[in-house]
Amino acid sequence: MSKPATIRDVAAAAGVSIAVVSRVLNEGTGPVAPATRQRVMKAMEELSYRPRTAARELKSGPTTTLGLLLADVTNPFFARLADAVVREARSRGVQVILMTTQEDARLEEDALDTLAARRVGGVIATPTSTNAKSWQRLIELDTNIVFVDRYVEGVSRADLVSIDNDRSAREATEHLLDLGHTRIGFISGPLSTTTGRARTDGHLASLAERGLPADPSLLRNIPFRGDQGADATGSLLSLDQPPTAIIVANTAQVAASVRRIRQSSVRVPDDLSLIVFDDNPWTELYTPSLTIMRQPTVLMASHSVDLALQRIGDDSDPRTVVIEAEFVVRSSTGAVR
Amino acid sequence: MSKPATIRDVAAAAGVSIAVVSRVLNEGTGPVAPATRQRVMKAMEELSYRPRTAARELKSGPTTTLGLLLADVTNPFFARLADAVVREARSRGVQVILMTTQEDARLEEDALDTLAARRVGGVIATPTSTNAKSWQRLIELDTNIVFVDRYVEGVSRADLVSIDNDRSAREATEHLLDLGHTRIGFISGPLSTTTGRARTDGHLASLAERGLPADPSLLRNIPFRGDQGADATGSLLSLDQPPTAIIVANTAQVAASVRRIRQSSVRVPDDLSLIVFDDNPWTELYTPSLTIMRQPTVLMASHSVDLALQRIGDDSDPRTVVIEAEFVVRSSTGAVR
DNA sequence: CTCTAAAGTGTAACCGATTCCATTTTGTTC
DNA sequence: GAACAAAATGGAATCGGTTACACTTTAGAG
Repeated sequence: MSKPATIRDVAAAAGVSIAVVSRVLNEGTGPVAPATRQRVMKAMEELSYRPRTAARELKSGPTTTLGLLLADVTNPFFARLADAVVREARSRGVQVILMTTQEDARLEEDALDTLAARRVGGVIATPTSTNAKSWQRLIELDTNIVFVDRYVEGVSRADLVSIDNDRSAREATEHLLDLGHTRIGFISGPLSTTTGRARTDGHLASLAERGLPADPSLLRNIPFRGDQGADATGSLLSLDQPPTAIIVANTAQVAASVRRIRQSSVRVPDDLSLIVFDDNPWTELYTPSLTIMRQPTVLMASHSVDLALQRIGDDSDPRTVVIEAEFVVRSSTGAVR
Repeated sequence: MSKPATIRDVAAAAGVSIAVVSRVLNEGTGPVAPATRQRVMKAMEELSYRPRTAARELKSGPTTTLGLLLADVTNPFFARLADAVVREARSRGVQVILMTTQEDARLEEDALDTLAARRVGGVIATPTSTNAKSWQRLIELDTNIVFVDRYVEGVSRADLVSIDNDRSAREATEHLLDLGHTRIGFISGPLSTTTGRARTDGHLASLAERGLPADPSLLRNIPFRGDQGADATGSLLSLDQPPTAIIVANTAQVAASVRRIRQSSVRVPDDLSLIVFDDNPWTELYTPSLTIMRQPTVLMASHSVDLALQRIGDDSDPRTVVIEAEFVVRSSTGAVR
C-alpha cells in the first residue's frame, strides 16, 4: 500500500513529461500525439492514478464545487431540495458540500466562513440570518450566491429562486374565502424572514380585498425550529371565537400543527378546514388527505444550480426566478358550516 | 474587489514572515510572541484573510472533510441521517461532502472516484453496489470507510454501524405471531443487499421457531427506488389467501405501500395489521397510527462520524457498532380476527 | 530539397499554504 | 557581563497539479 501515484509517477511510467500528462488529463489544453495519449492513459490505468482535487483547485479556483447551505435537512422540503440539487449538480460534474444552519445565525456565519475558505464556485442557500455583511463578504470573494425560498435584504448581486410567496398565500386564502370562511388562522414563519413576511402580507391583502377586517389574534408568526407549531395551533383552537380554517404556511411546523389538531376534538374538515405548505408524500395519506400548496423542488433546484454555475465569471446583473407554486385541493378543506 | 489576501499579504502587513503567520493560524505548531500574535491577528482581520483550504489540503491530507454517500436524501431515514451527520461533523470542525447514488452502481462508482480524488479523510456510506473493488481501492488510499445500515461483503477494513436487522425483523414478526397472525406478508429490500437479506432471514427464522411453514408467496423483495411497493402490496392483498398482516421492512417503499393499502377496501388494523420500518413524524399522524420499527438515526450518525474520524491514521481492526432498534407499538397492529 | 507553419513535447514558474532547520533574540544563572 | 538554554523568527523546500513559453519534430508548399 505505497503512496498514491502522482502526476510525476505517471509521467515517468509513460516516458513523457508531466506537461503531457496534464494535457491528456485536461482534453483540449494542447495537442498530444495519439500514440502518446495511449501510453499515458495506460500508465494512469496501471498506477490507478487520480489527480488530486486539492492541487487542481489551488491553481485555478474550484468551479467544480458548490456549497449548499440549508436550514434543516430533516424538513422534507429541504431534503427534496438537497436531493435535487445534488443530482442536478452531479450531472454537470459538480460536487456539493452540504452544510446546515439549524436556523442559527452563528452557525450560519461559521458555515459561510468555511465556504469562503474553500473558495467554492457558488453557494445555494436558504438564509437564516439578517446579517447581510457575511453574505456580502462572500460575494466580494467572487462567489455566486443563489438564495432559494428566502432571501436576505440588502445583499446586492445575489440571485433568487423562489415561489411567489405573496401570491401563494393569497391563493390559499381566497380558496377558503370562496368556501365561506371568514375567520382564518394563519401560521407562518417569523416576520424577520422574507417568506414569513410575504406570506403574511399576501394573506392580509387577500382579506382586505374582500373587505374583511384583519384580526391580529388569528395570526401566528413562529420560528421554524422547535415545536411551537403545536402551541400556536392549540392557542388558535382555544380562542373564544376559534377560526373555522387554518393555513399553516410554515413548512417546518406542519407536522407539529397537524399533530395538535389530531389530538383535539376538532374534526377536519367539518369543524376546521386546513391548508398546509408542504408537499411530502404523507400529506396525501393523512386522513383526511390534506389540501396543500406545493413548491416544485426539482424545478427550484435545477434553476438554482443553473444560476450558481452560470454566473461564474459572469458580471451580469443578479437574477430572480419566480416559480409557480401548485395549489392542490384535497379533502381537508370544505365549505364553512 | 481586489484578489483575496494570501498568507504573504498578511505577513507583509504584520511585518513578519509567513512562517509566523502559519504558526498563529495553527495554534501549537510553534512559539509566537504574544505581541506578534496580536499584530498578526490584526492584520488578518483587516485584510479579512481566510486561509485557503485547497492549499492546506495539498500539504497534509484533509482530515477535515468527510464524504457522505447516501442512496437517496428524499427518504426520511436518510435525510435524518444526513442531518445528524452534518451536525455531528460540524461540531468537530469537519465538513461534509454529500453525494447520492440513487441506488445506481454506476453513479456510486463515480462518486467513489470523486471522493478518492479529494482524498477525503473518511467516507460514511449506505452502499448500493456489490462491487467491492471500488471500495477496496478507496481503502487502499487510506480512506476510512464506515458503512451505515447496509454493508458490502468482501470489503475488509471497513467499519459498520447498523441496527441488528435480523433481530429487528424477528421482533416485528414475533409481535404479529403473538397476536395470532400466521399469514404475514413481508416486504423488504433486494436480497442483494445485506439489510434485505438479514431482515428476510430474521423473519423466516422467527416463523420457523414457531413451527410455521414459510410461504414464498408472502415474500416480496423489491428495489428501494421506484414505486414497486405499491404493486408488491397490491399483489399481497389480492392473493387467494391474503395475509392478515404485513411488515414493510423496506424503508423507501413504506409510503407507496401505505398508499396502496389506503386505496384498497382493506381496513387497518381490523382486516390487516401493519408494521413499517421507518420513524418519520407522519407515521404517528396516520390513521391509524402506525406500529413502527425505529432506527435511532442520531445515535447512528454520531457513531459513524466517530468511527470515520477516529480511525484516521489508525491501524486497528475494523469495528462494528450494533445499535438497538426501537419497536414502537401503536394502533396499526391488532389481534387476528 | 529548402522553407515555414503547425504539431508535439519539455522546462520551469507558479498556486498558497505547512514545516524543517538554521539563525537571531531573549532571559537566566553564575 | 559572560555563558548557555530557551524562545522567537525567517528562509526555503514541499505538496501535486496547471500553464506560459521555448524548443524540437513533422508535414506540406513551393
